[in-house]
Amino acid sequence: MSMQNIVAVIGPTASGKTALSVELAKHFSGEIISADSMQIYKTMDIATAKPTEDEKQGVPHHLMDFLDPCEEFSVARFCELAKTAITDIAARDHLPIVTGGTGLYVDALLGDMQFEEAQVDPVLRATITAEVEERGIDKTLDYIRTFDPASADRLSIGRNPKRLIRCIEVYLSTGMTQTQLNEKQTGSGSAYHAIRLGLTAHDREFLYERINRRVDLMMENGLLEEARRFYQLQSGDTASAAIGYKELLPYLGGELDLDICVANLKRATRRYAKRQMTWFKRDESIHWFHIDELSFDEVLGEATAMIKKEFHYE
RNA sequence: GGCGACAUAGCCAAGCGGUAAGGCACGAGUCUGCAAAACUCUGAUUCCCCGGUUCGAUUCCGGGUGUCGCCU
Repeated sequence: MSMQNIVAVIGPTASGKTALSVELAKHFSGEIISADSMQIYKTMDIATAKPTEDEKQGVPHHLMDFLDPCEEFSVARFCELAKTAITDIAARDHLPIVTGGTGLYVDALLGDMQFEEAQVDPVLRATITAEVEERGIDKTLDYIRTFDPASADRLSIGRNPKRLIRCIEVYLSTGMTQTQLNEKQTGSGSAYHAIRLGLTAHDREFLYERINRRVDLMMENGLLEEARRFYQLQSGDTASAAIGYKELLPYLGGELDLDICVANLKRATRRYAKRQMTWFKRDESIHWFHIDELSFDEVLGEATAMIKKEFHYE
């Protein structure tokens, strides 16, 4: 049997992924699967730039707006749910369109990374975290070296505490080293025939201006109220990482002026966009469209033609 | 007009006679179960300009220019 066709629309925040994917969905009777680590959460609407019902234009959206902010989420969970959604969409004879800015999610799904083993155990993770904090990076690296020298070498470059913790966690919970596990998990290539459409701008300032404007718009649309509500609920670690609330918190607490908080929020968003671009840059299979050089209709036209050709649609 | 203070990287800023700390921003990058997260790397042949003292000046002296404050 042939591989499942999939379109992926990726790129930094505020590049217009939502609008493009909705139009493509209308054209190819597609359904959208959001690959966004924050739009999964209910009530986090304005901050995550979640599309409104109007903007969705009746196109089904999956993996969006379904989880309570107090619940944790992860790449593994995403892949599991996304694969199911793809199967369902294909059964309806519709085209799955994966849209989102969370690079790890997109790559894990399309690259078919396997996540069956090495479940996260919160208690174990907490214990290891405490230990790493106490021992410090160097001693932790020495410890890792005793069972997985290859990982110790790899991790000694970035010295990223989270990675060290995960490396120990994998070993303690599975008995396998992360090196062994990664070899095993590296997907068999891919189960999908995917075409990757990327949106970005040649001129970075162009994108940054869009981001600044969008943040202003979010403020006009009630982001402050949403932030206030967010902090009245209890939310999990995953949801708390969202850009949009934590930057406004100092104002809500009376510690900073609002305009300073808004400026910080814009900066945080611009940095996020930059990190996204860094992530996607290394993927040479992405077909890029520059939104500062093409109109929306031109992008849509080219993307449509590309999909027809690639998937041999009439 | 008088008096005083200050002039160091895009911004904040230390040094005050021995060959330019640090922070922020920007930029570059890493990424296999919190990824909108976490983490790594990177900048001054030169300290406002001109002259002087000195083996040696960002540091001391004189002059200029600019900014700020106070006074009239």
